[in-house]
Amino acid sequence: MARRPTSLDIAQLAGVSQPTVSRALRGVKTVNPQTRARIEAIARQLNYAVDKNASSLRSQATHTLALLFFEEAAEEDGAINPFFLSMLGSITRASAKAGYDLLISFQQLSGDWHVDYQDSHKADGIILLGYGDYDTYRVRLDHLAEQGSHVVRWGAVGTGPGAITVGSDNRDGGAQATAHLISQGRRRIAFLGTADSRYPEIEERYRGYCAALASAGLVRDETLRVDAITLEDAGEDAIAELSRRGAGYDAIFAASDSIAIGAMRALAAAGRSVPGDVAIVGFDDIPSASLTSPPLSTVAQDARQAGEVLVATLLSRLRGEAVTPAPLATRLVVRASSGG
Amino acid sequence: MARRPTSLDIAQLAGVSQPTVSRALRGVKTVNPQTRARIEAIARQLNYAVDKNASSLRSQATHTLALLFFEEAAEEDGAINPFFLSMLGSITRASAKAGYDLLISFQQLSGDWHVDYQDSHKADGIILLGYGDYDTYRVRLDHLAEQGSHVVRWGAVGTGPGAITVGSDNRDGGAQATAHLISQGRRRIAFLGTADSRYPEIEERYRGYCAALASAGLVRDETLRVDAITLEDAGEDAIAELSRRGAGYDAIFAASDSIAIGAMRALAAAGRSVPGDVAIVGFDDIPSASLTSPPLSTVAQDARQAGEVLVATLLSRLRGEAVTPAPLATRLVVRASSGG
DNA sequence: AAGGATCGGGCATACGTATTCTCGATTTAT
DNA sequence: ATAAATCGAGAATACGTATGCCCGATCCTT
Repeated sequence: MARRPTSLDIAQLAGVSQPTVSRALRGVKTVNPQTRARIEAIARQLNYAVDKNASSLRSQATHTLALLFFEEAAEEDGAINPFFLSMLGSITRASAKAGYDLLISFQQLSGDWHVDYQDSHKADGIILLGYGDYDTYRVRLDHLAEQGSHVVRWGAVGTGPGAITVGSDNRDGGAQATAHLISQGRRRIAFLGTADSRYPEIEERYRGYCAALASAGLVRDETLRVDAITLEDAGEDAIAELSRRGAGYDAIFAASDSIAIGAMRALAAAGRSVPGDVAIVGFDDIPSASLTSPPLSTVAQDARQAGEVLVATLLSRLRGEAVTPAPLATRLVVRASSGG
Repeated sequence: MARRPTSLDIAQLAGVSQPTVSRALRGVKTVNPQTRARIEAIARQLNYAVDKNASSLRSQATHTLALLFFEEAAEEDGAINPFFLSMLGSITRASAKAGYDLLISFQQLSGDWHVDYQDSHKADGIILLGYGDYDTYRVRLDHLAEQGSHVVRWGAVGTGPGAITVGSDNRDGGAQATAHLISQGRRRIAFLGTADSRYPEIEERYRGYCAALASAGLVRDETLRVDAITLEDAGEDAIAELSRRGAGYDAIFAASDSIAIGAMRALAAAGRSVPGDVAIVGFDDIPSASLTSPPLSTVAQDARQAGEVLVATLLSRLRGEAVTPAPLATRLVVRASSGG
């Protein structure tokens, strides 16, 4: 038998018709148990595997999900955001557990990913991962959500079409981090991130920061807020910007661990001690966070749970259920960088 | 137009037959340029996308590669090996650039991945990533290689079926690391890894270590070789084992950065300074390596190039070419952990 | 001017499975 | 014992594209 066996081959060997083989192997209950057993035995013996393409073509369902990482056009070689990377494992496993294959790709925000994956029947649903300029694709997302399209993204819950967004409780996380720094006796807490509405999750963390300051009776100082976006370099730049402004500060809440790591590097270079002169807390709890010196305190997002919820939400939508997942809880992880 | 448009719809609008649409869109040269232009215009306007399943079914080629991470059965939740993760980006991009989709999955060594992906026509070729007990699947790999099967793996070049293996020059890397430690004046250099033939790449690094010792005229001490496999815990255990043996050492060459990081943690806990008391060099140059304190010297493997060569090699095999890629060069990255 | 190339494109069909319809053979109900 | 319900499975077909075969028309060549 040189050729790959087909369901027809099995049918002939079993003395039944091809449709019966198809029904038997898929567990349709109108098949006589004995017949099914015979067919299954032959299939196993022949190492038969259902042809994915034929099956998908006929049933119009691919049993495949697409995981798309969005990246700013620039970083050609770029390291993928470590936090998203840590979701990869759980997304992969959750998909597999549900019987779905996972297609993975990096995309430009401008690309035609929807046509590319959904319309070409490569995947039944799409998971979007990636910070980035939200405004540029908000319109399309809204549109997709309206059509009940099979898309789920990681982002800021509550902004835009909620039904398709899964995310952490960023505001609470920002509040926890800031409250912690305050409890350590810090009063001049800088925020390294952005309040730009194009990055809603960061904006939420900033809101949490403001809320914590307010409930501690502290006055917010706008000169302590510095724009910084996701990359380590941004953290270094932010420290430079702060000293350019001549703003005094005794703590930093960074909107991501990457920013925090960059900031720590710049602080070290400037001869300022952590946490002695400056206490610092990050966000994400990427693997590297525990390796810095001193180890970085941070607001942990549960990457495993995140991946599972993303997949579960998408599968619900595929079944036509209209679930709206709740924001995921964050957890403050206190290490040495925040003093204490 | 509620329905997704098909090539037949386009054919009718363009006043041609369906096969002509197929040929036009695929760039077959027997189509009149004007006809092609007309068809392409209509296709674009209708947002037409070729149905992947129908296309694959008919042509018996999926234009998809499968990337399989092998893991020891245990680590259910486990973090993926950071070095493999860093290959992910370049593999993804290289596939995309060649017009291939990428399917990703985690597998048990025992699984029936070959049937699952190749025989079911999910993918045209398979990339295998993962250290692990090589012996358990060597037989199957040999078999696949003989059949000219479309599989490429990352591993130790030169062991087993060479045609399907891409890897670094592990021996040279091991020699570089060891020679560097010797040049720093160290004489009692421990090797944390394994010389077990089931892990050929580690074995090669050990061979390089031995070679460097020999050419420096140093006597190898078997009590300085400790088994340790890939995980940080293994690094900690290895340090404990060394002190249990009462073996004196002033340097460590660890077979991976993860092991090295674990070892550094254990050394710190034991109050031994790095690099003062013990110089240490790792292998891989994972992102965390530059963040440890002191920063970890290591033998860098070029993850980007690795991914590109893997994909290129696999595509060559798909075209029926019998290429045998050369081992990839490694590069010693000297940081603070090795003294100097 | 006629015969052979060349070009462009239509016809028919294959890829392998899933689904709808139908029907004979049993079994159950009356 | 006969009509009605149930069960198991076959026949036919659809899914949307790609490809082998073939043919009409235009173009050279001599």
